[in-house]
Amino acid sequence: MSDETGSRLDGLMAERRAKLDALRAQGSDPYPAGVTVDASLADVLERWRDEIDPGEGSGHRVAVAGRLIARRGHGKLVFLVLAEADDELQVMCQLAVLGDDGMDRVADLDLGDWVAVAGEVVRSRRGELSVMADEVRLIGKSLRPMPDKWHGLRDLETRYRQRYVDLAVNPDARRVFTIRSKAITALRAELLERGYVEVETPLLHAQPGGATAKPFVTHHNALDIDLYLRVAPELFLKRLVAGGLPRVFEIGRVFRNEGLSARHNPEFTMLESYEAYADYHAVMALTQALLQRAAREALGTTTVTYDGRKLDFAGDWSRRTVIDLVREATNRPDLDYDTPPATVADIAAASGVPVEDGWSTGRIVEELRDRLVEPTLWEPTFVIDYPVDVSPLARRHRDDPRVTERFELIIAGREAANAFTELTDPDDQRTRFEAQARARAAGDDEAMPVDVDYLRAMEFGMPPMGGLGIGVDRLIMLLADVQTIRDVILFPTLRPE
RNA sequence: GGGCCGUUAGCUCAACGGGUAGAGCUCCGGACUUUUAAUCCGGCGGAGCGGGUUCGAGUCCUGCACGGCCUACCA
Repeated sequence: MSDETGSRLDGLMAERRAKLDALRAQGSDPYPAGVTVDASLADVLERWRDEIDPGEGSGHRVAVAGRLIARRGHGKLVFLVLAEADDELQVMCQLAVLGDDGMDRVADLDLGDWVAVAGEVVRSRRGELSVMADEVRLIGKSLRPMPDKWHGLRDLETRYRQRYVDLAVNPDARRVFTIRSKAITALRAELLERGYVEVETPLLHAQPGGATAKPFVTHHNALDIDLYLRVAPELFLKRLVAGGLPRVFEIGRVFRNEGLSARHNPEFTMLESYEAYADYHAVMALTQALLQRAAREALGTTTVTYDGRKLDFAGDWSRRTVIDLVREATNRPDLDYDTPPATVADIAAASGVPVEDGWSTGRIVEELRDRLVEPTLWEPTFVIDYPVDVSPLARRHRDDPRVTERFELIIAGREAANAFTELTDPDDQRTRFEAQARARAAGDDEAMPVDVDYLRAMEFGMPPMGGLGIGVDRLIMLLADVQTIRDVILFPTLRPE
């Protein structure tokens, strides 16, 4: 990390600052309040893409602006390149047009400066669409040297800390965040078209809930109470369904006070949706439609390459029960939820999966699923019917009380969505809350406390409903083919400099 | 949290068994009216921070800071 004391940097910045001071001394404002442009660079590139012969002019004058990213001087003719996101437009500056003063001002421009240009749209002899400038104006002086355009910026720490530089010089950074924007727009559009209402529920919770995770704690001064940054919007969204909104969703930030890694950022974006009368089969159909649309609209295809391997979102995704997958992975077709925990622990040991004393059969089966099954599933797969003991908010399966009507969508060996037929029975919910509360009292700071208001909402009556949660950042990782969550979050959490 | 690795010029990267640290791009000066990584000539500039060993440390030891990877918890 540069400590910014190098004499080279000081010198480079001093040169730029001297130009800034000289401009001010001449009464010219290097940071004007606004500038009139009549076209984006993309507009010009598109409008004249197939017109104007090399060496000819269009007769049309445009006013454009952008960041100066390249300069090629030829004495009495200087080529500039302006950039605006992914669009680049060449500007030609001729002594015969701009005069000595104008050429001097062009010479004083530095790479990174924001520049407004007006002039005729022309095509150079070599065929490059250009603006033959008759007016060049500095509209935002850059005082720091940009990384050179050819090598870009690779240092990861600088890319994350100084995302403004990363975005300015690395096309791939812009690509990822464009995909992100399009994918989220697609998810939202699909839900809205299906009649879902987008809502916003509290980020500040009086008690954590909706997921088993360690929360961030903060304090409200006027109320003099601790508040928790939400670990999930789930319980509030389900209150809304209880209140009579049949289809709701929220796309928003959640916060979990846990480790950082290539797949974990303390704040991340979650999509949650709830639909009255639906069960988890309906939610599977929704999930598939959402992801297929996100891929299509963000990438233009449902076939992507992830980590060098082909991944296809198209078609209907297979559905496999947890117990079947675990039976296959352990080669123990006799395994069932009635198998004694000690026996299941032996099976786990035989597969090299460590388990802890006191774990139930369901808990061990879940561990086996996580260790043995999940990493092997590459194409999108709905893994369904999770043990009830690892699913405190999911409804029991209508045909088997030992499991829940829950699914996780696994893609590329990782969880992409988690959903279930929601638990709507207040008595069952109270029992499960109490189990969580006991775990919490026993020292499990990820377990949820009893949420009496949520229970009250349930007691007023809830329709059957299907709920869905999608980790948006991880979805974007899949679509954009990046291996770390820091690459899909503009400003990932880092230790302060 | 644990283990391993990294930090050299504005950017991207080198070199060496401990002996005056190199290159490309950027930048500065000069030439050039059709370039597009323009070209040509000349030039400036550097070891994350702090200790120690040594005649001498970017190189060895050590503390700190930040980052990366693996691992643990998790989505």
